[in-house]
Amino acid sequence: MIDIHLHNTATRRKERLEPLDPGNVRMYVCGPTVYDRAHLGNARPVLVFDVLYRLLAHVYGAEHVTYVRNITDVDDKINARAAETGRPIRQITDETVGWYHEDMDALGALRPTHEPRATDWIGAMKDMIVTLIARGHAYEAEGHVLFSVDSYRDYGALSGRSVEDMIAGARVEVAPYKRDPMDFVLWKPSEGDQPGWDSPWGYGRPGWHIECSAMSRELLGESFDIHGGGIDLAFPHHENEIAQSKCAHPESGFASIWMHNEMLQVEGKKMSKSLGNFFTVRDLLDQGVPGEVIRFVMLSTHYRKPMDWTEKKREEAKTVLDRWAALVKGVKPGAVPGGVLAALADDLNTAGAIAALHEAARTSDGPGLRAGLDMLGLGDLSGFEVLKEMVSLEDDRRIGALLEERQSARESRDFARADAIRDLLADAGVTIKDGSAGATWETGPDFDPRKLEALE
RNA sequence: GGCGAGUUGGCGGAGUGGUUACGCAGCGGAUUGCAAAUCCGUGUACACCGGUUCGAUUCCGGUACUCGCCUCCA
Repeated sequence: MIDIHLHNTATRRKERLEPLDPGNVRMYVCGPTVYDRAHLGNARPVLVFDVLYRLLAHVYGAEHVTYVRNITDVDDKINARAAETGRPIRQITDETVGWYHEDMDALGALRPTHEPRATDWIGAMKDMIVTLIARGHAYEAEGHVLFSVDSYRDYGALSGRSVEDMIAGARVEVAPYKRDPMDFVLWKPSEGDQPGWDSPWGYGRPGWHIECSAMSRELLGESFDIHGGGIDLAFPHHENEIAQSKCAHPESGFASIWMHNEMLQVEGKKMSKSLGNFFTVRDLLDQGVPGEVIRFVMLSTHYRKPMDWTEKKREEAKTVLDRWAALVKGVKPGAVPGGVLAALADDLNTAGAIAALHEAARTSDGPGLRAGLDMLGLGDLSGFEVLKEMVSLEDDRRIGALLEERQSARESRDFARADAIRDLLADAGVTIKDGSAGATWETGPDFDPRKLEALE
């Protein structure tokens, strides 16, 4: 069995993964808050941990890995969306969960073993809060329950910050009911249209951090192997999770290894609405960018480095995958190339794994390339043919007729006519490839059936 | 201000104490009526300044610059 080494944010070094129970390797990753379409940045942790999930399944056996990714369906952003649109919260969250699955499926991400929705686990959260109060780590104030940061000595260990630094850097106003500025909410009161549940502290709803502590315990136990998420979550979210879980279960280790992916940028800048470079996964897919291309670009950068999404990378990925698709067409997967596994086992070096795939392609190792692609979740690249399959029979006939006309023009050496037809097809988004067995064609993202129709 | 990441050839990007990464683009060639596609060939780079060393892009220290988190936004 190969050793997997992963970088642990908590210790800032690579550590050998030693599962608490090799018969059940357990991983928890923070999932989406469901109020809108997932943007490209949201896709990065999904893809990074999907590759890790595949690697764990490969090494330990699929039935020996449990992967939990939560869905946050109680949150003020959701409430705000409901207020804006006048739609019921449940309708919004259900719809968004559907979109999320649709988009992440398109990127080739496997569904986790469990995808708990926060609202299904309110009871577990309340139980944990009761425990924290009983142990003296939380207190009630004006309908709120707050975690007392002062009661947990190691607070700040994950992100390497001292509580003093945090207070100095904080620019938020402190709610008057907090005993200490750093204390965070475990439970807060609800009113009006806000979602709420009865509790020992009145009608209210849970804070964000407690949900991950409660659901990870319910589905994975008090101690498990890997906890993942974006680096932006390290503080305060994960710091708070650690405080809650370790204080509620003082004997537990909680997560052994903490993994964080770096952020995503677009053309060298942070993706933001104000810069006009904000877009969703769905936007890209609708533009005809295959999910495999998005995935390939994402995985070509190591997860602990900032990832820069650029048009150029997108085009380059398409070029490479087009070639690989031809190499693995109809090929059954063989053994995963050693270079691919070695790279992935070394802190999920996906860029190194891709380098090993290039090696397989260069040596025309189709089965190895195919298996390596599977390992990275890129499959057989058959998605690249979807565009062609979408061409109607009618359009197929039109293209075929034009190709025949061009062929006869070529045979009679009327090259002006032949080239004119090629140009017309190119304009409609159809590329001709001449081969020894005659001409073939393929469509690109700019395929436009209306232009084709106009040619008749 | 606090914390952290990074800086490799035109671009992307792996890796290493001393030997060609690789990919894309480009260039040359084959092929083609011309293209496209394909195939062959072609690339000595590792921010700066010190230190360790027989020797550093690769280890150590510092400098500069870039980026991110700390704040509703992943």
